[in-house]
Amino acid sequence: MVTALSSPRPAERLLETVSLLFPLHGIRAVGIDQIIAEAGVAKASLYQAFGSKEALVVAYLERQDATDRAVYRAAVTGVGDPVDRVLVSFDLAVASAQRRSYRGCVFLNAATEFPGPGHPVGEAVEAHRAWVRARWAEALAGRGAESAALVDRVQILYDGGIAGMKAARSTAPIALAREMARELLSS
Amino acid sequence: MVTALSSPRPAERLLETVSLLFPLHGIRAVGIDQIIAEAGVAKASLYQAFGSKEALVVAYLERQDATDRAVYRAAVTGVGDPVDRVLVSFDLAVASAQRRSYRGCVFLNAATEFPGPGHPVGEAVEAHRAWVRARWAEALAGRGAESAALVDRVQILYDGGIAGMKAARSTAPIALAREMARELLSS
DNA sequence: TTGTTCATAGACAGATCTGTCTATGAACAA
DNA sequence: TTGTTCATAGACAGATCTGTCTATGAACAA
Repeated sequence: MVTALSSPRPAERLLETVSLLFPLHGIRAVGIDQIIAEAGVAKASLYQAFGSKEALVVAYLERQDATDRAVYRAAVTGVGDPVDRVLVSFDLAVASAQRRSYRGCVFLNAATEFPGPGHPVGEAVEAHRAWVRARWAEALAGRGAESAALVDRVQILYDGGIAGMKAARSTAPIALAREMARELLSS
Repeated sequence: MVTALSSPRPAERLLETVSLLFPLHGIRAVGIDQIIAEAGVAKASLYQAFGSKEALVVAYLERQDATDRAVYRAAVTGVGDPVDRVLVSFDLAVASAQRRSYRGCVFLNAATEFPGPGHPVGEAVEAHRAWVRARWAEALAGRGAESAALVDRVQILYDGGIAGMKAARSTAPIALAREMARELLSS
């Protein structure tokens, strides 16, 4: 058992478990039997709750998406400055990476293992990225015509910071990306 | 058969084949039987040449690394301006992405599927990234003390452009990253 | 022509993977 | 107490995966 699980409900225990196992080993590298053993859940409960491993993967991404949104909402509350609101995303990426031992972006990782356009995994990835961009666009709406271009640039920095963090197993790249975003938006 | 293979040698045919299949479907998603069928090679030849699937994966990364180095060397020949020499990397990323239908960075993808520090796949990834950084450092050596920091920033932009290209299945992000790198280095 | 080297086709073994099903028990409401 | 719901343990089926091995043939040098 990697860690103590908080929920008594099998579905939630499974989602907590794969949130640890998938980033650590890769999605396809982790079998059903390992998942249920670590979660302490019967195999029938997994198939009762999700129906298939692929559906479990999609649920895992949707749960991550929901968590990210809630965490962002909480973190951004009371932050009035538009630039700071954007930079919150970078700060949250640092915290999240440390929790998951620098395994990069959960969504891009899933897209790597389940490529192919139209795939439900790809759609979950797209939904998350669209939401992130929408938050930045919201924060930067005051820049008028310039704001869309700024969102594009912030995304380059954000994605680059996370990719570098993964490769280097260090928070330095995301910290640098944050600084570059700050400079970009302060000008 | 995805495409006509040029080499008659089994090892080379296998490497050409997985260079197409791995980015397209993911490494773990492609089985040995599919590889040898597409390559038109006997299974014994695969194990004779590489010994295991994992060794084939490492050889695939090393071949990609060698190809990238040769292509970069050729592309940079005669380019005198330091900034342009750095930007060549971005231009090559565009071309390479189009060939592989926007599947992102071969090395980061492999690191996603074979995580874990010390793993031979991870070492191949690290070697490639170090080489790329060394080329940029070389080009920017004239900036003196500033050059190391510039390399770090270029890497953020480069990684971000490639990640965005993969997610959006478009060259727009890498083109934007190139422009941001140009602005960074022109200041 | 003969012998050697290289590659092939594909059977086979053994492990592992996903998903189903059965029998059983725990929790709990009425 | 009784009946229902939910979950468990784990056998099982069938597919698939990696890796080995055997028998065979093609290419080619001497």
